[in-house]
Amino acid sequence: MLKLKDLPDSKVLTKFAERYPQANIDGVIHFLTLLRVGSDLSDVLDNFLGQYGLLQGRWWVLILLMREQDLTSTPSSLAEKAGVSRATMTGLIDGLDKEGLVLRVTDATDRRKCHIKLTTLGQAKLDEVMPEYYRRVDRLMSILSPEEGEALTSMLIKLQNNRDIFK
Amino acid sequence: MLKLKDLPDSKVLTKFAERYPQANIDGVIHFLTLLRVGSDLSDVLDNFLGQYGLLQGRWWVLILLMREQDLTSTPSSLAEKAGVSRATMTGLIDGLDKEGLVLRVTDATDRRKCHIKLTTLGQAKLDEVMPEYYRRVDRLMSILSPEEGEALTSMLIKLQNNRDIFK
DNA sequence: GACAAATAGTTAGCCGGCTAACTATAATGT
DNA sequence: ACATTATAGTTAGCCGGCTAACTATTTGTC
Repeated sequence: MLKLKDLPDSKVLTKFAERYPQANIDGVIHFLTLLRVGSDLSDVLDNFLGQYGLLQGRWWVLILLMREQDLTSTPSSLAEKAGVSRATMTGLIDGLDKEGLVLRVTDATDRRKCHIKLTTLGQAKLDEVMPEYYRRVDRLMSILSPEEGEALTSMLIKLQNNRDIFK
Repeated sequence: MLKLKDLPDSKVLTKFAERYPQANIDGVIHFLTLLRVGSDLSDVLDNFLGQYGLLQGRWWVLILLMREQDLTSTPSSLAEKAGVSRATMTGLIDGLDKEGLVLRVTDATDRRKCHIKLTTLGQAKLDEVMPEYYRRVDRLMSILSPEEGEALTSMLIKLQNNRDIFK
């Protein structure tokens, strides 16, 4: 992905504007900035999680399991909620299972299914990561006022809901 | 990455808030929304570029080359500007070279270096993609007023500049 | 002027996504 | 009740990032 500092300057923009006069320069800058910042923050998060032997995918599975009443879910439900393919989820669960953070139990009545359960070790891992995660997110986001934060999310949701227009 | 609709609801938040009382819930929601929307829009862009046989990496190289006065740059400069490793840039250039969209020329005076030049075919590819790209970005971003767009980018830049705090 | 250090690019191999194809099991419809 | 279809999970193999190690060349220093 592009780097922020390499967003087009005015000289370059003029060149592009001559060749592609239809361009809405401001829109492009806002768009690219969003992609860039999102990608960079995602990297920062991965970097943080990496210190605990996790990456976003695995970490998210643990969180989704902790959200469940009985700390249990199924691979396909987890995949759907985490926004990854079922194949990817198989791999994530494999890794978590091997490290003892989750447990695989085959369903008694429907032998196609299995249940994934957060182990005490998995819960302990979350307890290790989450407080520091919340602390850092708080530090990061505190650069914005509460009103700004609300406005940011509201605009992002608008774009999210509008993204089919791009297709 | 998580799906927007699976951002924690209030019941889940309460559970997490009890276990991790230090959490700033609003900040977390704004943070996760940003990651989610950025990732989704990036997917949408890749999908669009894919229709032209490009992906973000390759497409960005072509644009960076077009920005240059003589349509020429070096792999390491391109890597730096595109925000990928030099190794990755080698692969991107390989692909573009094979398709005739760029040209590799070794430097006459410093035989370590080489120069990458946008070919007329490469320029033609950009001419094919860019107008439609601009049109779609315009459609997407027009959901925000100009003032909102400015505000969005300004907040994103704040976060970007503040991200070291996460480390 | 020779050797150490720096620089440019590439190669090799890892990793986490993906799709498509496969196995096993359950549900459905005639 | 049996064939078809649907569902759950896994496997195989691709792809584009990455880091680390390597080659070749140039620069700098004693």
